[in-house]
Amino acid sequence: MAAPVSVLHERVLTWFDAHRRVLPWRDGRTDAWGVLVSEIMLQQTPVVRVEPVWRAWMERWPTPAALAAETPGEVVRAWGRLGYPRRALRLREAAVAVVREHDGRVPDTEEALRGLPGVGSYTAAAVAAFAHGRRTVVVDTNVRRVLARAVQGRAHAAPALTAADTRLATATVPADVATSVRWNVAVMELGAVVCRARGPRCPECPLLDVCAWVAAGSPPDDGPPRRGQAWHGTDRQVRGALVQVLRETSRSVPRDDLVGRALEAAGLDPARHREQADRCLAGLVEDGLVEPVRGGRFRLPA
DNA sequence: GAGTCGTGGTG
DNA sequence: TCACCAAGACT
Repeated sequence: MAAPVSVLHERVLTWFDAHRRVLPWRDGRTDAWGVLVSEIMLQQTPVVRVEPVWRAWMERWPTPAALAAETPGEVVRAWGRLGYPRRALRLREAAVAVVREHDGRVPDTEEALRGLPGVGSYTAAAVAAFAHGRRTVVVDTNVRRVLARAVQGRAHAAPALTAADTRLATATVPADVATSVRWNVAVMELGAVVCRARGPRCPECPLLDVCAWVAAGSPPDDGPPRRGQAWHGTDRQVRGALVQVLRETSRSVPRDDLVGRALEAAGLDPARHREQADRCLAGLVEDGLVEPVRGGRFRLPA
């Protein structure tokens, strides 16, 4: 790599001390439960949308035991429009597991954390580091992008996490425990605020003069075209619309009303998408996001 | 490993 | 405008 790792550390850590955002789950008073909740909510969802929901969530369910005692439906409703509502179900299941298997306390090892529903390699490393001060290798999309640019000289990281990404990230984590924790949060922050996917703010970057991508003239992406996520008319749109209808009422809804209102909200032709909507509804029931009740009606699960 | 799973902001 | 993207996990 172009610059010694120690230079990366010094530059990024100094930058972080001066430019870190103030976030409620990082205020030093938030316990491991609050950190876990934030990490689950932040999976594929921007900070600005998570913040208000996290605050309300922590006020309502300040402990794993509190959430574990709640119904799935209420949890999905409180999840609001953060997206991927199965995360809400898994967070509740994780709370149940914490109560039953960990004496109500969020585990402090990556292995135990990984055993919780909805907690993968990233979230386990993040919670172990940020909530428990452990030395872990945190590899999220921000870390991968910063390293791809600064070290590898590429415009973008690979579409998905690769073994090479993990190897590179591992090699850059400081040996000292306390420093490793700061590095992990700092490099993520740099990726989120400065080394952004679109419109990177290179003039503000502490790595500007050591960045391999900048040194190469900031070449555009050389890889295959990045395929966007289709949306209009997809199952995801229909599923989202179905759940949203149920989120807005505390009562059960007849199938025809539910499907009709969802397709209308989605701007989809009822005749053309009826079959798809029925299939999506069955999938939602399968996933535990929707509960059928007598009389061909549906509601969020009690 | 490739697909699937929400939602809304934005360059 | 509209394709792209956001602190991924799971199958």
